[in-house]
Amino acid sequence: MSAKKVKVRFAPSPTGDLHVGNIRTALFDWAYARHTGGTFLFRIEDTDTTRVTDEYIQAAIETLKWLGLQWDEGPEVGGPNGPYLQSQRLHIYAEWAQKFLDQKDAYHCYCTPEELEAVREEQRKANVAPGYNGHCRDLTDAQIAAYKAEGREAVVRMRMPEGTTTFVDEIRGEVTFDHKFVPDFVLVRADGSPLYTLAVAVDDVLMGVTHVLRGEDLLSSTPRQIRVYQAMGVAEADYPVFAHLPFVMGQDNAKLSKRNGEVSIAWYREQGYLPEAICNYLALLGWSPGDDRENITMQELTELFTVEKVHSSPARFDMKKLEAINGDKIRALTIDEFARWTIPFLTKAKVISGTESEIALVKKALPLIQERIVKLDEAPQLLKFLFVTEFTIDADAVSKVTENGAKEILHRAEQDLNALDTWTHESIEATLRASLIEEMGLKPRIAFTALRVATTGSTISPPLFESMELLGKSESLARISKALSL
RNA sequence: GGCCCCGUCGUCUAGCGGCCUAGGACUCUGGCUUCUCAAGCCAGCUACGCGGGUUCGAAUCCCGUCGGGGCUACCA
Repeated sequence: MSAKKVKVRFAPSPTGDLHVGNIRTALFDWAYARHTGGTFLFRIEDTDTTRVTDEYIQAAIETLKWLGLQWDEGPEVGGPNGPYLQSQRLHIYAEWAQKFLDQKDAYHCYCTPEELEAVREEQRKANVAPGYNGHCRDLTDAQIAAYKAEGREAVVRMRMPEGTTTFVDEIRGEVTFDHKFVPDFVLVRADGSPLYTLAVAVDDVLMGVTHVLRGEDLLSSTPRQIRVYQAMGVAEADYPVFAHLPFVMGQDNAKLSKRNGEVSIAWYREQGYLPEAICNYLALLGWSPGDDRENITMQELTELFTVEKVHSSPARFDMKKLEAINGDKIRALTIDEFARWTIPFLTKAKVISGTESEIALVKKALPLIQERIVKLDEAPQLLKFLFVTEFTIDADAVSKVTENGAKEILHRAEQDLNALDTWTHESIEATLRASLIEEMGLKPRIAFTALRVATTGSTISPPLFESMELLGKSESLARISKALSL
């Protein structure tokens, strides 16, 4: 296996928006492929047509792109092993199923869902391992004819021989399953469509996948997958390497779900999380570089990522830490990058319409908020005072410009600022400190709060003097004047 | 119930028999700084699930136990 070029696949079944757990898996798949200089293959497992929709498939593709997890083989980019949508590969699975039937590795099963359910019920009551009881394993021709005459539809079931399956999971070590607990499983539905167990195994072999890194929920399906490899005639040395990733769990209780914590990546995107922050945070869930490093770039991740460093125990998702990392990533952006990320949020919030002059002003203001926001969607609230045409003061802040001597402060500020020739934050600050703090003897906190509210409309704003500079002299004075009239 | 996986601060983790009176990060608390909010800096709180072994010595190895999770579909 060491000689073979690594090929890792991410193969989600888009029955909904990709969630945090899916993405973490995709990230590890991608990182491992990049780390080894191998191929990252993206495949859509849409064999369950009742649950997978085209929209979700499209959304999955978009999400991966947005995160920067570029694939080498898969939808849109193609590749030598396509198509990469299982729904377009149905004939392949049908051929293999037929081959298994011919080889007697598989057989037709005529049991109805009701009959199977009844069997399981019995087994539960009897406290024995539930599973298919092998009823149709060795049907005679006469029995088959009789079932057909009844009009029964058959599924194709794989025969599990007695014995055990042992494989080495790169994360968990050697794992053994006794076939007593791996009953004969269905490969093809009565309507002729393949099941996951058949499709994954066939595709992984045909597509030359060397490493299967996936969620640990699939751990116990591995013996079935291996059984299909055997039926396909694949040599044991050519089985892919398995590594089952631990779960990502929800904030409070167990499983990540819509109920607790938002799981859809689309939601994080709307909130203003950077893809790099999401990837950085997710990389730390179930993996660590081994030292104290926590702020990791995508580049570093590909350099450092190894399966050996992946944990076997599940991790809980912590929004607070994600926010902290997002804040770090925002602060690390250049102003142009920051602007590129932020402008869509400002236009969406209708703070700006996107004109050149607006964007020029945004770029001047961005340094003021870069270290005070954690998510991009906080930007509109902090910057809107620079763009509003009808300026108003927040209702809960009005008292700051009307009470406790605010009038005198504003009056004095208006007077002195009006006399100012050069309008820079340095000159504004010097003037205001001289008059309000030194001469009037006010506490900076008191004096500047009144001005802050008068000019920005809020008790929370970017730094005052810089804000006034960007606002301009006439607008600043107009707002002070307006506040004085309240 | 059965099979399988997992178990270090509240959370993510470092640790792979002595460097551990258990380190880092997030959160939280207090302080410094300060024009608000942040950022930054300093300090503090809190953990090896439990019980047995093995060993001169265990968070690290073994057994048991308890707890959590997954699977047990004509889902993936």
